[in-house]
Parts: sequence; C-alpha cells; structure tokens
Amino acid sequence: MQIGEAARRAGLTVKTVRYYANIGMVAPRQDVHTGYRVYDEDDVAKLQFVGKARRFDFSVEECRELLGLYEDRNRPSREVKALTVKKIGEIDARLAELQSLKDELSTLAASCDGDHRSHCPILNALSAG
Amino acid sequence: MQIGEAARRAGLTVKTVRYYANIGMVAPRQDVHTGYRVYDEDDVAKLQFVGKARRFDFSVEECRELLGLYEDRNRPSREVKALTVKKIGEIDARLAELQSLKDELSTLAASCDGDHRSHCPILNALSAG
DNA sequence: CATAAGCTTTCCCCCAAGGGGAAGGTAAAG
DNA sequence: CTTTACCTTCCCCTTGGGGGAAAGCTTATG
Repeated sequence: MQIGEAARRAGLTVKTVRYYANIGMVAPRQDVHTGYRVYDEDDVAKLQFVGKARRFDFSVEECRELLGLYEDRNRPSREVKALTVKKIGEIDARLAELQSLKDELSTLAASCDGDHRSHCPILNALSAG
Repeated sequence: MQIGEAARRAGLTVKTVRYYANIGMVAPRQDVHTGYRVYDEDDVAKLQFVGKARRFDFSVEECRELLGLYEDRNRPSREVKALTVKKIGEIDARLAELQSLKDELSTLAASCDGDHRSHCPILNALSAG
C-alpha cells in the first residue's frame, strides 16, 4: 500500500510516517520506478507500535530501541522493563516538578485580588530577589 | 556593567541574556564604540524577573507579556491573575496527562516479570491494535 | 612594542519531532 | 486531454537557547 493508507491505518500523519522512514526507524520498500514508498502489513504493525509508544511519552530514540527489542524475539523481558521503569521515573520527576510549580502559582494567584487595582502580589513575587 | 556580570547577577547564561536582547525582551543600551551591551540595574532587575517567570514555566512570550504588565504601574492586577490562572490550568492538564500515562505504564511494568525470559506483556500491549 | 588572557561581538549550525507549503512526477477517472 | 488525488524531494519554521568559530576590545605582563 502507499504511504497515505499506511499512515491512516497507523493513526499517524503522512509527514510523521515519512519522517520515520527518513530516520530509518520504519523503512519500507521503495518502488524503483515511481520512487513511491511501499508499505506492507509488517510495516504498518511497526508504525502502530511506534505510534503507541510515542503516546506513552517514549522519545523517538526510545521507540527505536523498543522496536529493536520488539523485533528480537529472544531478548530478555528485563530490558523492556528497565526502559519502562526508567520512563516511569522520568514521569514521576516531572510530576513532582509540575505539582510544586502549581502549588506556588496557586498560592500566588490566591493572594492576588485580580481586580481593577494595580496592586499585584504575583508581580511582586516575580520581581523579589 | 557588561553582559557577563549582568548574566551572573541574574543567574542566567550569557547566551540566554544575549538571546533576550536579540528578541527585544530585555534590550540594554549598546556602546557605540565597542558594540558591547551595557546593562544597568534596571536591566538586571528585568532579567531576574524573566528568569524567575521562566522557572515558573511561563513561555518566553508569556514572560514578555508579564514584563509589560510589570512595567506598567497602572495595569489592573486582573490581567496578571488571568495569565497566572491560565498557566495553572495548563499545568493541571499536563499533570492529569502525565498521571494517566504513569498509571498505564505502571500497570504494564507490574505485569512484566523483567527476567531473562522473552515473554513481555509490555511489548504485547504496545503491539496490540 | 608584542602578546597573551579574558572579555565581548556576530554568524552559523545543532537539538526534538515533525508541520507547512512549493515545485514537480504519477496514475486513474471522466 | 485534463482534472483529481496521490506521491516525491526540498527548504524554512517552531522553542529556547547551546556550541563553537572568527574577530574586536581592554588590560596586564614580558
């Protein structure tokens, strides 16, 4: 099938699928005559796999790694789990960071009247040394 | 003072300070003879303000807006509060997204033995339609 | 005077992960 | 024959700067 259908079936944009082909992550056969990329079922499965992993916040490079593990039927599940646990740790760190930011901003917002007057504790906090 | 000292006092890198000058956010006087940027106390205060706002996850464009409000002694605090509340909303949305991702990944990680064997529920989940 | 050190300047390329769009080739249908 | 709908490569754009080259400035030292 052509790239458009492959993209549709994988739930990705054509641009994205072409990008994955260019970086050699999911590289389909290419028609010698037309230059068109030709995708088979296996390629579509990989695209779906990558799309799903991306939605799980894995970077493209991590997806490439996961895809390698996915294709290696003999790899130990340990490796996959390690990558997943690492990703969970990163998400945890970001969660804590964002939560702390939110708390501070919420405190500031609560202390600001938010009316027509110019007095503003938020700006004061931002300008305080 | 020169850019190096201004950056040090604001807790920013020289590159960052130069970038803020280039995009016209904190634009210091420039020495006609040497071409060097010349920062005064006011500029340093603005740099500190922006640095702090950036740490609160405000984008550079939002910082520019906040800086405008900061410099306008007569603006209603309403505007500042609105920006802050909007930012809190964005952080909330991202928190929910990340939490959901974490939950799903945690479930997957828990179901994977993570040993030398190849059976891996994580990869199975990623490859499932 | 020469020169080395430590500043500074502009300029250009680089990152992630593609998006937007131009210019042009291909294939099927009317 | 032409329109339509695909496809291709190519190049610039995004965020927020980082890295480094080549060159200019000032000051200290031999």
